[in-house]
Amino acid sequence: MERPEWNVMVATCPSRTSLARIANKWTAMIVMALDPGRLRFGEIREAVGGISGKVLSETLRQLERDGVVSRTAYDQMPPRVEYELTPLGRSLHQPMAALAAWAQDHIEEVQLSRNAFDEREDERLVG
Amino acid sequence: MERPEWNVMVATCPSRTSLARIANKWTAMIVMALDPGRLRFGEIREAVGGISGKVLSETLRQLERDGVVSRTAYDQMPPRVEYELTPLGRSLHQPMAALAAWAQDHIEEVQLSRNAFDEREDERLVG
DNA sequence: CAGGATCCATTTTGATACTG
DNA sequence: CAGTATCAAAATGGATCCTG
Repeated sequence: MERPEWNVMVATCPSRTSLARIANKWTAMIVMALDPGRLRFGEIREAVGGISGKVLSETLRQLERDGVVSRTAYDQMPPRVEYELTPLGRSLHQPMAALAAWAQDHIEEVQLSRNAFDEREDERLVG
Repeated sequence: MERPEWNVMVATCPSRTSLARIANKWTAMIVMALDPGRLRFGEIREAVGGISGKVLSETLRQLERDGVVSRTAYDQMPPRVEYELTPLGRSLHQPMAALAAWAQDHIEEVQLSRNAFDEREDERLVG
Protein backbone atom coordinates (compact mmCIF):
# COMPACT_ATOMS: atom_id res chain seq x y z
CA MET A 1 0.00 0.00 0.00
CA GLU A 2 2.90 2.29 -0.64
CA ARG A 3 2.14 5.76 -1.83
CA PRO A 4 4.47 7.35 -4.32
CA GLU A 5 7.20 9.20 -2.51
CA TRP A 6 6.45 12.47 -4.24
CA ASN A 7 3.77 15.04 -3.60
CA VAL A 8 2.03 18.10 -4.98
CA MET A 9 5.19 20.17 -4.59
CA VAL A 10 6.70 18.13 -7.40
CA ALA A 11 5.64 19.61 -10.71
CA THR A 12 5.15 16.27 -12.41
CA CYS A 13 3.24 14.57 -9.62
CA PRO A 14 -0.22 13.52 -10.81
CA SER A 15 -1.80 14.94 -7.68
CA ARG A 16 -0.77 18.38 -8.90
CA THR A 17 -3.54 18.21 -11.50
CA SER A 18 -6.03 17.42 -8.78
CA LEU A 19 -4.81 20.24 -6.55
CA ALA A 20 -5.08 22.63 -9.46
CA ARG A 21 -8.75 21.77 -9.82
CA ILE A 22 -9.79 21.91 -6.18
CA ALA A 23 -7.69 24.95 -5.33
CA ASN A 24 -10.17 27.08 -7.21
CA LYS A 25 -12.83 29.44 -5.97
CA TRP A 26 -15.58 28.09 -8.22
CA THR A 27 -14.90 24.52 -7.19
CA ALA A 28 -14.93 25.53 -3.54
CA MET A 29 -18.26 27.29 -3.82
CA ILE A 30 -19.92 24.58 -5.87
CA VAL A 31 -18.87 21.90 -3.41
CA MET A 32 -20.22 23.98 -0.56
CA ALA A 33 -23.47 24.62 -2.38
CA LEU A 34 -23.99 20.91 -2.93
CA ASP A 35 -23.15 19.87 0.60
CA PRO A 36 -26.72 20.06 1.97
CA GLY A 37 -27.98 17.84 -0.83
CA ARG A 38 -28.63 17.44 -4.52
CA LEU A 39 -29.49 20.53 -6.52
CA ARG A 40 -30.62 21.38 -9.98
CA PHE A 41 -28.34 23.31 -12.32
CA GLY A 42 -30.25 26.52 -11.84
CA GLU A 43 -30.29 26.12 -8.09
CA ILE A 44 -26.51 25.83 -7.96
CA ARG A 45 -26.32 28.89 -10.09
CA GLU A 46 -28.44 30.81 -7.62
CA ALA A 47 -26.44 29.52 -4.68
CA VAL A 48 -23.07 30.50 -6.14
CA GLY A 49 -23.31 34.23 -6.56
CA GLY A 50 -21.85 35.70 -9.70
CA ILE A 51 -21.12 32.49 -11.59
CA SER A 52 -22.00 32.41 -15.27
CA GLY A 53 -23.83 29.51 -16.87
CA LYS A 54 -20.85 28.68 -18.99
CA VAL A 55 -18.39 28.53 -16.11
CA LEU A 56 -20.83 26.54 -14.01
CA SER A 57 -21.45 23.89 -16.66
CA GLU A 58 -17.75 23.60 -17.45
CA THR A 59 -16.73 23.32 -13.82
CA LEU A 60 -19.47 20.79 -13.07
CA ARG A 61 -18.27 18.73 -15.98
CA GLN A 62 -14.72 18.66 -14.66
CA LEU A 63 -15.93 17.77 -11.20
CA GLU A 64 -18.02 14.97 -12.64
CA ARG A 65 -14.99 13.72 -14.52
CA ASP A 66 -12.94 13.72 -11.34
CA GLY A 67 -15.65 11.81 -9.51
CA VAL A 68 -16.51 14.64 -7.14
CA VAL A 69 -20.09 15.14 -8.30
CA SER A 70 -22.60 12.88 -10.00
CA ARG A 71 -25.02 14.08 -12.63
CA THR A 72 -28.55 12.86 -13.19
CA ALA A 73 -30.47 13.97 -16.26
CA TYR A 74 -34.21 13.36 -16.39
CA ASP A 75 -35.65 12.86 -19.82
CA GLN A 76 -38.13 15.68 -19.68
CA MET A 77 -39.02 18.80 -21.49
CA PRO A 78 -37.97 21.27 -20.32
CA PRO A 79 -34.81 19.52 -19.11
CA ARG A 80 -34.19 18.70 -15.49
CA VAL A 81 -30.66 17.90 -14.36
CA GLU A 82 -29.55 17.34 -10.82
CA TYR A 83 -26.10 17.28 -9.31
CA GLU A 84 -24.99 15.65 -6.12
CA LEU A 85 -21.75 15.18 -4.26
CA THR A 86 -20.34 11.67 -4.51
CA PRO A 87 -18.77 10.07 -1.42
CA LEU A 88 -15.46 11.38 -2.76
CA GLY A 89 -16.99 14.81 -3.11
CA ARG A 90 -18.33 14.72 0.42
CA SER A 91 -14.83 13.99 1.67
CA LEU A 92 -13.76 17.19 -0.04
CA HIS A 93 -16.36 19.34 1.64
CA GLN A 94 -14.62 19.70 4.99
CA PRO A 95 -11.32 21.04 3.53
CA MET A 96 -13.22 23.37 1.25
CA ALA A 97 -15.42 24.68 4.01
CA ALA A 98 -12.32 25.29 6.13
CA LEU A 99 -10.83 27.38 3.36
CA ALA A 100 -13.99 29.43 2.95
CA ALA A 101 -14.27 29.85 6.69
CA TRP A 102 -10.71 31.17 6.80
CA ALA A 103 -11.54 33.72 4.12
CA GLN A 104 -14.58 34.89 6.03
CA ASP A 105 -13.07 34.83 9.48
CA HIS A 106 -9.98 36.81 8.51
CA ILE A 107 -11.35 39.20 5.94
CA GLU A 108 -11.10 42.19 8.25
CA GLU A 109 -7.49 41.49 9.10
CA VAL A 110 -6.73 40.97 5.41
CA GLN A 111 -8.40 44.23 4.48
CA LEU A 112 -6.47 46.15 7.13
CA SER A 113 -3.26 44.65 5.80
CA ARG A 114 -4.16 45.58 2.26
CA ASN A 115 -4.91 49.16 3.23
CA ALA A 116 -1.62 49.48 5.10
CA PHE A 117 0.30 47.93 2.23
CA ASP A 118 -1.30 50.21 -0.33
CA GLU A 119 -0.59 53.27 1.78
CA ARG A 120 3.06 52.35 2.12
CA GLU A 121 3.07 51.82 -1.60
CA ASP A 122 1.55 55.22 -2.25
CA GLU A 123 4.02 57.17 -0.15
CA ARG A 124 6.83 55.21 -1.71
CA LEU A 125 5.72 56.32 -5.13
CA VAL A 126 5.22 59.91 -4.03
CA GLY A 127 8.45 60.01 -2.07
CA MET B 1 -18.68 41.37 17.60
CA GLU B 2 -21.23 40.76 14.89
CA ARG B 3 -19.95 39.45 11.62
CA PRO B 4 -21.66 40.60 8.46
CA GLU B 5 -24.51 38.25 7.65
CA TRP B 6 -23.18 37.45 4.19
CA ASN B 7 -20.46 35.08 3.11
CA VAL B 8 -18.25 34.02 0.23
CA MET B 9 -21.23 32.65 -1.67
CA VAL B 10 -22.37 36.24 -2.15
CA ALA B 11 -20.61 37.72 -5.14
CA THR B 12 -20.11 41.13 -3.56
CA CYS B 13 -18.90 39.92 -0.19
CA PRO B 14 -15.36 41.20 0.49
CA SER B 15 -14.29 37.77 1.65
CA ARG B 16 -14.78 36.59 -1.91
CA THR B 17 -11.61 38.42 -2.91
CA SER B 18 -9.75 36.66 -0.15
CA LEU B 19 -11.10 33.25 -1.13
CA ALA B 20 -10.09 33.90 -4.72
CA ARG B 21 -6.51 34.41 -3.62
CA ILE B 22 -6.15 31.47 -1.28
CA ALA B 23 -8.10 29.04 -3.45
CA ASN B 24 -5.13 28.91 -5.78
CA LYS B 25 -2.57 26.21 -6.32
CA TRP B 26 0.43 28.55 -6.20
CA THR B 27 -0.72 30.13 -2.96
CA ALA B 28 -1.27 26.69 -1.45
CA MET B 29 2.19 25.50 -2.37
CA ILE B 30 3.96 28.66 -1.27
CA VAL B 31 2.27 28.60 2.11
CA MET B 32 3.26 24.98 2.54
CA ALA B 33 6.83 25.68 1.49
CA LEU B 34 7.11 28.44 4.08
CA ASP B 35 5.58 26.49 6.92
CA PRO B 36 8.83 25.02 8.27
CA GLY B 37 10.40 28.47 8.46
CA ARG B 38 11.67 31.48 6.57
CA LEU B 39 13.12 30.96 3.13
CA ARG B 40 14.92 32.95 0.51
CA PHE B 41 13.26 33.67 -2.81
CA GLY B 42 15.32 31.09 -4.62
CA GLU B 43 14.66 28.49 -1.95
CA ILE B 44 10.91 28.89 -2.35
CA ARG B 45 11.36 28.57 -6.04
CA GLU B 46 13.15 25.28 -5.58
CA ALA B 47 10.55 24.04 -3.12
CA VAL B 48 7.61 24.81 -5.38
CA GLY B 49 8.25 22.70 -8.42
CA GLY B 50 7.53 24.29 -11.77
CA ILE B 51 6.86 27.83 -10.64
CA SER B 52 8.36 30.62 -12.70
CA GLY B 53 10.15 33.62 -11.22
CA LYS B 54 7.45 35.93 -12.44
CA VAL B 55 4.59 34.02 -10.91
CA LEU B 56 6.47 33.54 -7.67
CA SER B 57 7.31 37.20 -7.21
CA GLU B 58 3.80 38.28 -8.12
CA THR B 59 2.15 35.78 -5.83
CA LEU B 60 4.49 36.61 -2.94
CA ARG B 61 3.68 40.26 -3.41
CA GLN B 62 -0.04 39.60 -3.17
CA LEU B 63 0.43 37.43 -0.13
CA GLU B 64 2.51 40.15 1.48
CA ARG B 65 -0.23 42.64 0.73
CA ASP B 66 -2.81 40.39 2.34
CA GLY B 67 -0.64 40.01 5.42
CA VAL B 68 0.00 36.31 4.90
CA VAL B 69 3.76 36.57 4.45
CA SER B 70 6.35 39.09 5.56
CA ARG B 71 9.28 40.12 3.43
CA THR B 72 12.74 41.02 4.65
CA ALA B 73 15.26 42.49 2.25
CA TYR B 74 18.90 42.68 3.31
CA ASP B 75 20.90 45.50 1.83
CA GLN B 76 23.53 43.37 0.19
CA MET B 77 24.97 42.68 -3.17
CA PRO B 78 23.89 40.29 -4.54
CA PRO B 79 20.46 40.76 -3.01
CA ARG B 80 19.17 38.56 -0.24
CA VAL B 81 15.45 38.52 0.45
CA GLU B 82 13.68 36.28 2.90
CA TYR B 83 10.02 35.45 3.26
CA GLU B 84 8.22 34.16 6.29
CA LEU B 85 4.67 33.32 7.22
CA THR B 86 3.03 35.87 9.48
CA PRO B 87 0.81 34.67 12.34
CA LEU B 88 -2.08 35.13 9.92
CA GLY B 89 -0.23 33.08 7.36
CA ARG B 90 0.43 30.32 9.86
CA SER B 91 -3.29 30.14 10.55
CA LEU B 92 -3.74 29.47 6.87
CA HIS B 93 -1.33 26.59 6.74
CA GLN B 94 -3.60 23.96 8.23
CA PRO B 95 -6.44 24.49 5.71
CA MET B 96 -3.97 24.58 2.85
CA ALA B 97 -2.21 21.44 3.96
CA ALA B 98 -5.58 19.71 4.26
CA LEU B 99 -6.36 20.60 0.67
CA ALA B 100 -3.01 19.33 -0.58
CA ALA B 101 -3.39 16.18 1.47
CA TRP B 102 -6.78 15.56 -0.10
CA ALA B 103 -5.27 15.90 -3.56
CA GLN B 104 -2.55 13.41 -2.72
CA ASP B 105 -4.67 10.95 -0.80
CA HIS B 106 -7.34 10.69 -3.46
CA ILE B 107 -5.33 11.01 -6.65
CA GLU B 108 -5.73 7.34 -7.53
CA GLU B 109 -9.48 7.47 -7.11
CA VAL B 110 -9.60 10.66 -9.15
CA GLN B 111 -7.53 9.15 -11.91
CA LEU B 112 -9.73 6.07 -12.07
CA SER B 113 -12.76 8.32 -12.34
CA ARG B 114 -11.16 10.33 -15.09
CA ASN B 115 -10.31 7.24 -17.08
CA ALA B 116 -13.82 5.87 -16.75
CA PHE B 117 -15.33 9.21 -17.70
CA ASP B 118 -13.10 9.58 -20.74
CA GLU B 119 -13.92 6.06 -21.89
CA ARG B 120 -17.63 6.70 -21.63
CA GLU B 121 -17.02 9.87 -23.54
CA ASP B 122 -15.12 8.07 -26.28
CA GLU B 123 -17.75 5.44 -26.88
CA ARG B 124 -20.41 8.10 -26.86
CA LEU B 125 -18.60 9.93 -29.66
CA VAL B 126 -18.00 6.74 -31.61
CA GLY B 127 -21.52 5.49 -31.06
C1' DC C 1 20.37 36.88 -6.48
C1' DA C 2 15.91 38.96 -6.60
C1' DG C 3 13.13 40.94 -9.15
C1' DG C 4 10.97 44.31 -12.73
C1' DA C 5 9.86 45.02 -17.70
C1' DT C 6 8.48 43.21 -21.95
C1' DC C 7 6.49 40.35 -25.31
C1' DC C 8 3.51 36.38 -26.33
C1' DA C 9 0.89 32.16 -25.97
C1' DT C 10 -2.55 30.05 -23.41
C1' DT C 11 -6.42 30.00 -20.34
C1' DT C 12 -10.25 31.78 -18.21
C1' DT C 13 -14.26 34.39 -18.01
C1' DG C 14 -18.15 36.78 -19.67
C1' DA C 15 -22.14 38.15 -22.96
C1' DT C 16 -25.05 36.74 -26.30
C1' DA C 17 -27.64 33.88 -29.13
C1' DC C 18 -29.57 29.47 -30.02
C1' DT C 19 -31.76 24.72 -29.32
C1' DG C 20 -33.84 20.10 -27.67
C1' DC D 1 -34.40 24.55 -18.24
C1' DA D 2 -29.89 23.17 -19.14
C1' DG D 3 -26.96 23.42 -21.74
C1' DT D 4 -23.70 24.45 -26.30
C1' DA D 5 -21.55 27.62 -29.73
C1' DT D 6 -19.41 31.78 -30.69
C1' DC D 7 -16.90 35.90 -30.09
C1' DA D 8 -14.56 39.18 -27.40
C1' DA D 9 -12.14 40.59 -23.27
C1' DA D 10 -9.29 39.82 -19.46
C1' DA D 11 -6.35 37.25 -16.54
C1' DT D 12 -2.71 34.05 -16.15
C1' DG D 13 1.56 31.96 -17.27
C1' DG D 14 6.12 31.50 -19.48
C1' DA D 15 10.56 33.08 -21.66
C1' DT D 16 13.86 36.44 -22.07
C1' DC D 17 16.45 40.46 -21.11
C1' DC D 18 18.10 43.71 -17.84
C1' DT D 19 19.68 45.86 -13.47
C1' DG D 20 21.23 47.11 -8.56
